[in-house]
Amino acid sequence: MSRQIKSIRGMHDILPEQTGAWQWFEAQVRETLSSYGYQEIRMPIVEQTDLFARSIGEVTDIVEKEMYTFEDRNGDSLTLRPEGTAGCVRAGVENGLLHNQQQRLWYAGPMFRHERPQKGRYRQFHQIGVEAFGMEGPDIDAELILLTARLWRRLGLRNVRLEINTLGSSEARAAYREHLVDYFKAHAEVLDDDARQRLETNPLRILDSKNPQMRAMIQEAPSLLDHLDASSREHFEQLQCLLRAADVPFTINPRLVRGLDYYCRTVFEWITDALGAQGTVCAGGRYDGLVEQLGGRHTPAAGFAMGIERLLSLLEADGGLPMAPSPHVYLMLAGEGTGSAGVELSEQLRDQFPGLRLQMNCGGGGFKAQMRRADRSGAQLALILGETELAEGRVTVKPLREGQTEQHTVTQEALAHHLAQALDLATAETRPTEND
RNA sequence: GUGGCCGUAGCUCAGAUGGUAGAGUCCCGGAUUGUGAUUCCGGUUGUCGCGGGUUCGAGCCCCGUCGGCCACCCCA
Repeated sequence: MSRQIKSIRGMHDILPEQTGAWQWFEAQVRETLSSYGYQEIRMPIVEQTDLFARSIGEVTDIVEKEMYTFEDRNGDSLTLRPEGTAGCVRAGVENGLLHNQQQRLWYAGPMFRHERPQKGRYRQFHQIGVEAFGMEGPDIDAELILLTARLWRRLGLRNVRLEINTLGSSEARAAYREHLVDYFKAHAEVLDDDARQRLETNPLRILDSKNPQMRAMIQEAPSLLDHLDASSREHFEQLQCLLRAADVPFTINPRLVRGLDYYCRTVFEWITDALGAQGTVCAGGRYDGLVEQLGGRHTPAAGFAMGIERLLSLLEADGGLPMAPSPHVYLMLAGEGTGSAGVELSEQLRDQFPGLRLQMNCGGGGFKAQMRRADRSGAQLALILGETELAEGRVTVKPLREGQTEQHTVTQEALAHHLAQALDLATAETRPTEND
């Protein structure tokens, strides 16, 4: 064995023992979103670098130092998407989905950021993004939040709390930003290196500093709430009413500032304390200016993204994750001629019961070994097809789990009844056609 | 990008002060020539992350590097 090739740092395989939980999770999300009328959209994983630079913001950490950017063979600068909103807006504009229309969209898939990996933070990670276009009132903000709250309930997720804030209109936010920069510059002697840096990049972030030396100065800083425009203020108040009416508890965190430039007005985060430093499990907000900024006509919009790895590890910490389903039956083959007879029987049973999970022994092995495989497979029943059974046209059904009846040998015709009864299987499977 | 801890069998881990690698589990076979998870017996599994240095001798000490974890930063 020469030098082992290993996966790229921060990019991990999702193994069979975990994929059951992923599929279950994704199914809950899909059904919840569908119940609110959201439709899936699938975008490419690679986009022109410019798309992200123009939407996320030139001076954000993501664009400055975290993107996987490379040159295509024809010299174009391409980037592995670090988030989904920009691509979703691009796709919507490009395909005319946003032209004077309302759209409720969602997508799922990998995102890429070149950061130092740690728990809950990976270089390839997976998000589910939800975006709503063409609705400017707080009702859609509330819908997005209620949708997530419902999803948490459905997942059995505890341990998350909601924080909301408003950034005001883009104009109000820009004006406030100037105020703030002026204020900080007047207190430059108190600023630490980090803050000096952020003065240029994201001054609002300074408000969130953990440095105790700066606490007093920050307390005295002008507040965003005092610089809100009237309509943003009202928007925010209505959102709070809607959340209260729906019984979704929240706290207002005036220092909650999302890192991406395109946010305005409503921002929110679902946070947990159970995951260490990576406590944000779902976050989003309104981005009324982005569509226009990317070449569409002015379209109000709001959305959020949730991190699948973080949510799954939170669920795991809070009671465990579901596993992939085991086979219903394991078919053992013992003796001359049972190989081909077994294939025939398996296929016939799968025809009869489309939902049946039947694992047939392959690769030989002694009786004992097959018995052990049947047990390890997690199957409820072992079907034994040996020479004696074959000669009589019968099959032995051996229950493998506690609380089941004795084993017995039945004719192959009677087998279907036994399986249907023991496993509660449906015999028909319909293909969804109409709205059913 | 910065700092701290850690890398030994597929997995979980043991290997005082340097003396040429071990357990459990898993897998395979047998005890029980057609009855699993228990028991007993036997067997396979390693460039001790990688590269260099010190030493008669390095899993152990030193340097570098890669990777993991944790925190900072940032974010999902």
